Amino acid sequence: MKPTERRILEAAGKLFSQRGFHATGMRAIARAARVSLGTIYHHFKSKEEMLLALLREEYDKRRRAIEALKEEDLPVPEMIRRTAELHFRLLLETGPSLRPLAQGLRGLSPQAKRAAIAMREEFVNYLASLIGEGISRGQIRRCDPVIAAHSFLGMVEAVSARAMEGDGVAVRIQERGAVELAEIAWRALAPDTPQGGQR
Amino acid sequence: MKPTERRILEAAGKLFSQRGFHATGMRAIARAARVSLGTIYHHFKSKEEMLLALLREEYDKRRRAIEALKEEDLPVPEMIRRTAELHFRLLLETGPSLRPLAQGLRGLSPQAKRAAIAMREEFVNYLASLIGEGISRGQIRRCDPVIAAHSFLGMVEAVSARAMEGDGVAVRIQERGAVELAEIAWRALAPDTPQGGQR
DNA sequence: ATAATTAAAACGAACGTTCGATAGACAAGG
DNA sequence: CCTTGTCTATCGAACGTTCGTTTTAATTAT
Repeated sequence: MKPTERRILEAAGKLFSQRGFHATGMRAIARAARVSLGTIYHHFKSKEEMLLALLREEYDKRRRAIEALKEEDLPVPEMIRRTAELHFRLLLETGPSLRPLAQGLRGLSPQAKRAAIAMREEFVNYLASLIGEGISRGQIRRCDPVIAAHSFLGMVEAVSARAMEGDGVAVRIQERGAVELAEIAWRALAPDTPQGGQR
Repeated sequence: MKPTERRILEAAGKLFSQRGFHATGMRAIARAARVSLGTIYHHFKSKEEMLLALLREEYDKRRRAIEALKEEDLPVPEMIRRTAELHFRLLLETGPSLRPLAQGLRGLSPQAKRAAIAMREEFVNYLASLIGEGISRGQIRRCDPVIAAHSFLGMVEAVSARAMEGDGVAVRIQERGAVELAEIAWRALAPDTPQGGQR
């Protein structure tokens, strides 16, 4: 990807996550990327295409990281913990986070919305299969894997969203968030008979 | 509140939650409420004021319900369970749910944004104080109450959001969501020494 | 040459909002 | 009973702005 495209995409991602997709204008993106309006349209077909490119990047980042995690062949509960930390840290690091991006879904063109939802679903289903796997191995308690996966993502994203406000509470959450979330996720999914036991 | 205002507010709430705040135009609201543009502005100062009125209504609804729950003087873990179910069911019932509304925050005027965030914070802090109370009574494990509260809301809202899609998965989540969420919340917050024990 | 970038103008559409006109309700004064 | 005035509700045209996008011509880099 060319440096100009990178700069444009980064500026767009930052603005989308700060102000929301619909509240961000192409002129603001151009200004932030220090590029003209024409240049943006030289590289991207539309504003929606930029959003989808950003979503794709973020999901790919997580998919790669989780698959690397899978290589380590950890027990499933530990995978859950690490995935919580991973998702949380990525949300904090990358300005253009998934959460504000996904918020802009409503009001998109039907096909763009479908594409964005499909990406999200793919991610959720991957987590759900991970959880289902853990259940059949007895490493996770019996529960609805899809609901558990949505709960998992929802809580991580809500906490990270709060951590991105500018106040003092946000700072504490940035420090404590990952470990607290991992703890919550672990306890919520741990089997009744503690074979992997506490911690 | 006059019937016309009710109709306008209901239409606005439904559209905001379906398409998002920024993607919903005043003309669409007028059309859905079967009134003219002028009538809307006769009753409401601005589009933002409508959003804030809706948010206030929804938060009030929850505050009243939770305070009624508090009257019963249940053990805190049971309160957590019930609150999860309550929030989840309210999100499903009311078209104009808090989640899509809160999504529209970005891009609002500074004062409107401040007001909306303050409402959300008040709700979160109430839950956090509930959790803190439970900790000091030994009914909830030691954890960060604010992070736990955000996690709690985030997961309920994420699951309910998925439950509002139109497909078959959504139907199952509508049926199972409340009990699964209550289970997750309870396990995530239960103390290590099971005095209230399982269930 | 070919591609990348620029500034600027323009497009139609949609945006949130304002405004003047109209209609009905209700009461007061004749 | 009729008028007159005042109030509120409702309408729909119109305002000015901004939107995403396209286009054009000129300039710079590869």
